Amino acid sequence: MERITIEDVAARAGVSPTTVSHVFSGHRPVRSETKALVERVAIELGYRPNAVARSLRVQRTNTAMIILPDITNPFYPVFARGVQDVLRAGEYHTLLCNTDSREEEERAFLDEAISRRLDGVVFMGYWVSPEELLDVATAGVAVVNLGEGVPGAPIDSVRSTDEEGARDATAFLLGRYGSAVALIDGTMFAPVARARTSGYQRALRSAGLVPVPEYEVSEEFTREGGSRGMAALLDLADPPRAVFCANDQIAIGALQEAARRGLSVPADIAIVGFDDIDAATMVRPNLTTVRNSPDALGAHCGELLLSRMTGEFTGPGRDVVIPAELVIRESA
Amino acid sequence: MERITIEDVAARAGVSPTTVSHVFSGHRPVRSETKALVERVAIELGYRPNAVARSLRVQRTNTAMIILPDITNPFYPVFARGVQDVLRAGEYHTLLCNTDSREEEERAFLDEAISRRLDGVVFMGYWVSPEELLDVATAGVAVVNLGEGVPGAPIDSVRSTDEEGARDATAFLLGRYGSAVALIDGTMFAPVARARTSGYQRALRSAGLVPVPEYEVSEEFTREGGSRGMAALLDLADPPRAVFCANDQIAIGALQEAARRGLSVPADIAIVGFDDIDAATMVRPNLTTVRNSPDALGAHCGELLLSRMTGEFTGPGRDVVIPAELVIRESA
DNA sequence: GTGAAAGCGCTAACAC
DNA sequence: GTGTTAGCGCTTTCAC
Repeated sequence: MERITIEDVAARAGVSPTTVSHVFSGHRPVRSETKALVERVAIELGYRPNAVARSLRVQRTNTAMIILPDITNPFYPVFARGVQDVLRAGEYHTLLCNTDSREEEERAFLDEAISRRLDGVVFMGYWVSPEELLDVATAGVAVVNLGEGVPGAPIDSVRSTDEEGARDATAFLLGRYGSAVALIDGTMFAPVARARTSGYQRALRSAGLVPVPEYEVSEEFTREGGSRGMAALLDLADPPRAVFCANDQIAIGALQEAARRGLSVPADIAIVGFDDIDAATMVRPNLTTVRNSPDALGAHCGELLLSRMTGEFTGPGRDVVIPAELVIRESA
Repeated sequence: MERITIEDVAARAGVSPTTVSHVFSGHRPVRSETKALVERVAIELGYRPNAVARSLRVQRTNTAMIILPDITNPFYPVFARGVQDVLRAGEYHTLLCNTDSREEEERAFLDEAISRRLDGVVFMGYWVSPEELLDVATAGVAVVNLGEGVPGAPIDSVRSTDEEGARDATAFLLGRYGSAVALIDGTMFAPVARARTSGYQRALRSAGLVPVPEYEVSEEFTREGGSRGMAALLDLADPPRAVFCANDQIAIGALQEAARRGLSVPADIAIVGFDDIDAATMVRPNLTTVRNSPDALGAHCGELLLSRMTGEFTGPGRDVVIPAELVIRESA
């Protein structure tokens, strides 16, 4: 594994390193014969430009990082592809990082983004505070947060109408199945979980009801979390007639737990999810859920990030909100 | 956005850059008061080590790349997490890259890995030839291929018993539903598709049958591909009694197409998938499929890559094969 | 149209 | 236990 540098190519082609550099960058005209010669020599020698050296020199990496809580939740891969598509069009490379919802990992990746001098990061996390994100931005990394805005910081945000979506779903359940509507939420460390809880409670209050603690269980945003949550609810002396789940993974787990107990959905217990992942239409009964658009969210994150990374935009944080709407299917 | 370097810290702490460097790396002892002072100053100044400069100097990036065909196929995120887990334990960072099964993207990412001087890459592709992978290895990037081995190259490989799994699934279908067993495969550019086709044909031949072209359709490895494939098969003058699908996404699409036509599975048409993704037990009927272990495959890829990146192993390619076995559920 | 030379921020001989 | 110094491979100003 020889290491061929621009100097080797220059020497062999009988030109200066400067010229070789310009042949590759196109930053200034080079006589066409010289250019052809350099290109031939480069191939002959197996020259591969060193992006590390280049990044050090130009102080840019042309790379962005996407930090996500759970790559195995089908919502996120679609989201990631959305941002990746727009970033690629802007000649940026994208690194996808998975925190598994762990606090240390969230910090580690953010740190990584800073020390690698990445140009930007799209972040979704449960633990890191807005101030910490501000540190990242201050270090010169463009940042867009998938979630709440960061007041007073040059950080863009993109989110769905989580609270409203949760409220609508709950109101729908209340209207159709009466007042015994419970909630299975994800970890309450997640801002998105708090938003959905708040929407749920708001719907209850609007209907003149008082949220009862036993009807609000908090689990992981996974199928297993959903099963556990449903089990807890069903074991109550007075189990609910319907349950709103903070995401589809949870809802599917809940569905399975109901089936395991021989309960029919929605006849015995109604279930609504959130996200509308592919699997929502694969399970039986099909999931009534709140449509969240991972691709649209991703595309917006990409646009906002791109405009900051290129320097085209340098103002205060912009906030994009995408409507999430109830999709009624079979499970409620 | 000031740019604080190791020199700034050194100057302010009244020591040499060398000492600052060693405070952070621990590569040589530093008097404890000096150390404390340097650390304090670093924080005061907001110093962030520049990993780009470091990488250029030490000729290592401590980073590996995973290149995958379709991040929205649930099989791959699980696989990726498997490799990531072992790499993280080895202090390596992992970039996840999605080619969307596109030829240019496969090449672009591989190229990227070389020019960024990444330490290693775990690759799964449809288009890139073994020789091209060899180029990557020659450029000094450790590589492990998720799929076939690369004869004579210092490239490790990890794969499932795709051919045997396909053969077993087909044989099972043949035994239970008679000779009219069809195949819906993914793009034939994918080596894995060819292996599964060959297993399917081998089972047919073992049963004294001759594969008929009309019963072999090739689509994408997606739900849509599965629906289209199933539609084509069902539109045949003489439709099959059972179909083996090259992955679960295809099988689920096929299942849905059958449902759309009012056909009952497996009573009217039996379906078997491959992979055993989560969704296999979410659909109705539950999918009979061939279990492929994304986490085990991932872990092995991680181990092999790690041993090469650290230099602990430098021999010829090692090939790991993981058994894939039939799981009988309801769809066949 | 082309080249010389400085320097991006860091590490690691080598010296003391 | 600490410092001097020479690069890692590239881009870009300045000069011709």
